[in-house]
Amino acid sequence: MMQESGTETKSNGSAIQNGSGGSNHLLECGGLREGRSNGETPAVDIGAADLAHAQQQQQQALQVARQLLLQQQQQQQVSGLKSPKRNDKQPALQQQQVATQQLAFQQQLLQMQQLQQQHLLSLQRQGLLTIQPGQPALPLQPLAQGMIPTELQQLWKEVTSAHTAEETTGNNHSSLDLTTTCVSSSAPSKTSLIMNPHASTNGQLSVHTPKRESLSHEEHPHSHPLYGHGVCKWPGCEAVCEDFQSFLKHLNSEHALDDRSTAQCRVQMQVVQQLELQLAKDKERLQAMMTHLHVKSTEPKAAPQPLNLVSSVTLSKSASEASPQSLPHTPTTPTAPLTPVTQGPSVITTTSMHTVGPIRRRYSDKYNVPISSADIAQNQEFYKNAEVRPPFTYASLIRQAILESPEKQLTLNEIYNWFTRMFAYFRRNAATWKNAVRHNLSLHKCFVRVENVKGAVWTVDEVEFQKRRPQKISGNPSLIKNMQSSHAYCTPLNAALQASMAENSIPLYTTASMGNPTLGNLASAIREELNGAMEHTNSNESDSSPGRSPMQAVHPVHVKEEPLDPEEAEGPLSLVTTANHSPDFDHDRDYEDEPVNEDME
DNA sequence: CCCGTTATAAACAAAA
DNA sequence: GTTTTGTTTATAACGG
Repeated sequence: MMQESGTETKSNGSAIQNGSGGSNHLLECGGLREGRSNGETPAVDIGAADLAHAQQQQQQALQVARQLLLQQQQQQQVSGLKSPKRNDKQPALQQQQVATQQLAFQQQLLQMQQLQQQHLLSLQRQGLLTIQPGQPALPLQPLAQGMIPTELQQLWKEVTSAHTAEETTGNNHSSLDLTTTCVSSSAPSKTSLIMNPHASTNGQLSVHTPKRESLSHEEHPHSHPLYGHGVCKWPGCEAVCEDFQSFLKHLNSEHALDDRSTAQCRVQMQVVQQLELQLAKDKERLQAMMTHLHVKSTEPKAAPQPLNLVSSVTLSKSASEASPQSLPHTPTTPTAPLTPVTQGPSVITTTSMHTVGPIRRRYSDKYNVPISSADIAQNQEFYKNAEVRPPFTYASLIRQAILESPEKQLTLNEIYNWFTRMFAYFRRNAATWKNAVRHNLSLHKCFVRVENVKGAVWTVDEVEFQKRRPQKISGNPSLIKNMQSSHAYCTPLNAALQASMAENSIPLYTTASMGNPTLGNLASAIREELNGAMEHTNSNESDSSPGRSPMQAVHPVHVKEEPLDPEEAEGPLSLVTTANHSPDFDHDRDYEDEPVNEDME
């Protein structure tokens, strides 16, 4: 059975599967968002208990992830050793051992998945996370996506004010509420904080309810996710707190609900999402390894699209973006050939977690951020391994492919190869994107076909290419807004990001499994995101102080090199978010019934 | 609301 | 006859 399903990649054509797995539905929550328009999510009401629970889960999820990574690493090593020879002849014993280990691993993965899902769910409920169903993924997207820009801020504001009122009443502290939610932990409160779940949900908050909040802390009196080893673990903080009490004090005073905390919280969400993405990737690898060991036998080829087969399908764009939640792939995605793939096993499903795939739809171009070729190159590593939909337009990618070639010219097939080589995302749904590539080549004047001895090659007319790009970024206002605020705290955030990674022991990735491009990419992605946003709104980069941390990479600032230069402004790429992505899905196809069109030209 | 850009789908035609 | 390569047309989603 494992045939991997890979075969079906090609199907794409029609909307076949639609519903596909139901799993996603949970999360997607029905389109949660989309957005802006109605920001109201279905407000579910969640109790504080839920929140606390969710938070705990999040933590657990992280821990589990950590463990998984470690194990995975070990496993990889193991399998790596054997794989070479594996072939048919391999001693059954070895295989069994491996299999056993993998099984255990799978179980863990499952567990983790569940945790993640729950976590996501809770976040969604809280309104902190928006999920978009189909999002494609971008490196950032995932990140961004998760955040809700304006709404979040507003909420906070509301919360704040509300809470003020409450304070009068007596207890609760708002500040923590959100924070907690975001970050995860529950707030300690002896004092009484409460978390109010609702606040987030819609715009209205209902503030608290004392009862439940206590759960978490009470249960774990001194264990606070934000406190450890006598130090405040708030991202970027590290303030020393002698005891838990002082820590609480510190938390309330230094990390109250304000723009900074909001921004940091956002970043933390991104971090979590990113980690989840990574985890998904590794899971995918594991799956491929397993497939290879068990089924294998196919040919060695796997090269280009090895992993995909298995999970790929599911993944589609979203991997990253979707990250955590995204899983939900939109139900819509009819197009995506999802196929049943995911068969049951958890492992596979894992991938599905994030994924989704709706192929179509733009991943939100909405937040387009100008990206230059340099940017593309920068995140190369990332896209090579992550099945994230690159935030670049086809035209930009095609151009990049051609320009990277020595002769500055490529045949169609070479362009295809470049796509698959450089982007994991394009290892699947070939029919779809290849068609898009051809379409772009023909459509845009900037691509010139040159007859050659042995066929034809495509070249780029830079002048033409630059001509068309008026569009510039345009970011989602809300996002931008948020970003702005984040921007101010950029530095600390970076540090936070790093710290977080380290803290979660993700170092694994960096060194071992992932090769670390991840961090860097993430950073740059964020940077770009910020940049784009900033650039758009106001160009005050002043604040962007040169950060300090190693993560500087994240810093916006220079990246934008010549804002004016059209080149850079590539277009829409949405690094960010994608948040939206509405559910549009497919109704498109229905039009067949009657051709009505005239609105367009 | 109109326009321009991009993404998808698809129908076709011409070459391989 | 099938596949690949190119062109085109139609839609839809967005953002300005």
